[in-house]
Amino acid sequence: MPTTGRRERKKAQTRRALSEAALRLFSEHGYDGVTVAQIADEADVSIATLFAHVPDGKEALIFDDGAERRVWLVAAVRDRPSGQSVLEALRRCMAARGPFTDDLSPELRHKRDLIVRTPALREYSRKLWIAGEGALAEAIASESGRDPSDMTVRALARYVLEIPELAGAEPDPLAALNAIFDLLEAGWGGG
Amino acid sequence: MPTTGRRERKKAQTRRALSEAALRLFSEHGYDGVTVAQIADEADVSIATLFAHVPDGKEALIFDDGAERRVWLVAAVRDRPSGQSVLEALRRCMAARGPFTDDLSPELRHKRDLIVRTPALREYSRKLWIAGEGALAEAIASESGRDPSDMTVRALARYVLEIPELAGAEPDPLAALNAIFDLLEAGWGGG
DNA sequence: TCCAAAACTATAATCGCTATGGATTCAGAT
DNA sequence: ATCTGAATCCATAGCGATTATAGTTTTGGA
Repeated sequence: MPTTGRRERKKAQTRRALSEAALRLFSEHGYDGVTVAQIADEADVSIATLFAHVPDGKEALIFDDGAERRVWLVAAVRDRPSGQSVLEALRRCMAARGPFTDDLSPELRHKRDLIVRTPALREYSRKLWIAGEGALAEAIASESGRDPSDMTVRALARYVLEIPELAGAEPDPLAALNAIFDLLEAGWGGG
Repeated sequence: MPTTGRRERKKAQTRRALSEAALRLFSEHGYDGVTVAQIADEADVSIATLFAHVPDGKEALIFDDGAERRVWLVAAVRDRPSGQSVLEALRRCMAARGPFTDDLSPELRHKRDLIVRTPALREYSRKLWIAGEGALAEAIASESGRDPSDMTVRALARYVLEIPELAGAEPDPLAALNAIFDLLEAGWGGG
């Protein structure tokens, strides 16, 4: 039974305290206006403990490990309705999640804005998405009868995973997302 | 007369001494095995001077400011032979330069390998490419009668500029580059 | 020749992050 | 209930990149 010890509960609790302290302080003073020492203080742990919980460093404090995103994407591709194209499945999946839907709690909206307007956080968010490139490429390859090392497949996966960073800062992110998927589907053309 | 003082000559000389010292030491001990203090010593300047010459930090030491790249790309798009498509012009431009051509001096080849195998340097190289996104988007928009803020144009510019990082590490970079340009031109399709 | 800008310097400080070594707490076996 | 090993936590010290400060030297031009 993996998830039922007091130990794991406390661990998750500390991790959440760190996340919340970081988000609160970042929102109040800006990302660069907060030191990891302040965050550790606010969460009432030592700096060493902070880094034990968040080995990827300061930027990772307000993110999870990105495993969920990877699972969604691969599942969206593999379990899509029959007859639906891979790109269509990915388009719907991304449109529903991430920075593209508008029915978010005010806190999440606020967090998204913080990420979009803070370069270090934007870059780390991109890194998390791109960490799923291999998995997504495998899923796409498997569904389209190509080799996962096929550069076309890898490039498509990469380009899809870059969409959040590319479209996230637009005035109408959803319209931007659709424009980019249209481009990936039909290409730029010979003009 | 912009470029003819002893001052500017000495400045360029110091900058090159830093570049060469950094490249030599990185090659010998690896990027993480070298401190900026060692590089400053090797170039016989103080640490403060090093950062005065290279405000972007350690990774920027072995790169120029990327202005050249931007000029090539924009020129390639704007001055292309009549009848040639924008993407074809970009394909040829990138294939001829950067990590894609094979007639390089051994030093440049060695430098390229160092960059490809060092994450921090790879990321900074990408950053330099992407810094040209705005300029490239404007050129593409101008040549295709679209608006420079059109998301399709911006996405295309971004995707083209990501090709070096995406294809640079492949066994056959040139083939990879062509595969990606084919994808951008024709799209993935509805399959 | 003289002056202001530019380049350089040493020094000290900040900040993110890691290493060490020891104390505490927990899970599971006896 | 107790023992034991692992996990967690902590204080401390330290490293490396980067910035700030303040003073010195060099250079270009009036």
